[in-house]
Amino acid sequence: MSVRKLPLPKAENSGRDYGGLDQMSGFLISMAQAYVFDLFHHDLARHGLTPGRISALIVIYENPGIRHGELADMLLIKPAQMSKMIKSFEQKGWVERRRPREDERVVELFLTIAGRVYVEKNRPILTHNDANRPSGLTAREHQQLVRLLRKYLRIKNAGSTERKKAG
Amino acid sequence: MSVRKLPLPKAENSGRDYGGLDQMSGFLISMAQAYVFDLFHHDLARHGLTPGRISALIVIYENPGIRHGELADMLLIKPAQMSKMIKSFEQKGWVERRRPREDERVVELFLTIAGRVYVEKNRPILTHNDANRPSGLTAREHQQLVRLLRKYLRIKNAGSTERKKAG
DNA sequence: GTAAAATTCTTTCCTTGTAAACTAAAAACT
DNA sequence: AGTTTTTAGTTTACAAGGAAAGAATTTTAC
Repeated sequence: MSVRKLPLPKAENSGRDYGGLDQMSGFLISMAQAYVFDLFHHDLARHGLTPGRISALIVIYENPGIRHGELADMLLIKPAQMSKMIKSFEQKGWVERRRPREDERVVELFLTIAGRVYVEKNRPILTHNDANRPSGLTAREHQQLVRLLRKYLRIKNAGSTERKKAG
Repeated sequence: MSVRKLPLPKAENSGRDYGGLDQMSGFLISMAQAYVFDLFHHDLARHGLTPGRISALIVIYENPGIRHGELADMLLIKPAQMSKMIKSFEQKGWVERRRPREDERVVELFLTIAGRVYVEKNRPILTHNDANRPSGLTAREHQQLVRLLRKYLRIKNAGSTERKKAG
């Protein structure tokens, strides 16, 4: 039951002037992120779920054995923050670290059974929140936005998996 | 001299799989924000300049007398954070608070001379950073992205000011 | 006119996130 | 081989941001 009392982004407000900020992609991206984050939290904070954490778990789920640094790079999270996050995942019993013998600097990450169960339970919540987030866009424009952001970030079509929504 | 050692977003990395995250607008927006923020900081942190702070100052510049809460709403910043930011602006001597007599709960914000000078000096840096940020998009696609984000956020065309870049 | 409710901003406490220094291991150099 | 350099991750110390409670003022309800 997604209680949703948060208003839509009320950016335009009251005849106030953004003074050109509203033509800068960086500013708009920040605003969009703040909006997405607020809404996610408003709906899902009580699950103890945050976008960053569930995203990291999903990527480990999909890429067992991924290295600490690879994961940080993929999610644009700093190594320091990644360390803390992984530590908390270990304490929750969701993630296991392994130091491969051939290079003991490296940390490889794996989900435990409990971790996989957690992801399978919560991934749909993330998907649902994303798919049902109100915005000023039509479905078609939303698809276009996704395409542009992927290109902006140079995310390749992964060659591999066409993944269906877990709704 | 924009030293720029930060790599482009290296999202695709190494045959790893985002597991569907890379089709979610919320995830992509977060990633884009992290990228923009990193780059801004990499180029401009030494100026003591952050996107949030200069944005707030620009909006006060353009809207003298704007209320504390209005500003927070426009920038999707929480009032608590706004209070702290304004306090630091006051200490820098850039912003003045006024409590109008007709409603003494309200705080109206004005830039001092020093504040206006600071904005005039630094706004071009922000503009330049935004305009020259590398991305995977063509100029045309970039414009399209801006248009979609504005619509996403329901930012109206302000009716009023067509503003030229301060480059 | 007084009490309750709402509004606006601030303060306090806590979580998240960053940078810089640090540890450990592997690679490169001589 | 032994020393330096690089790489990978962690720790620490700090800054940014949010939620919740608090303070001051205005509005609403009786």
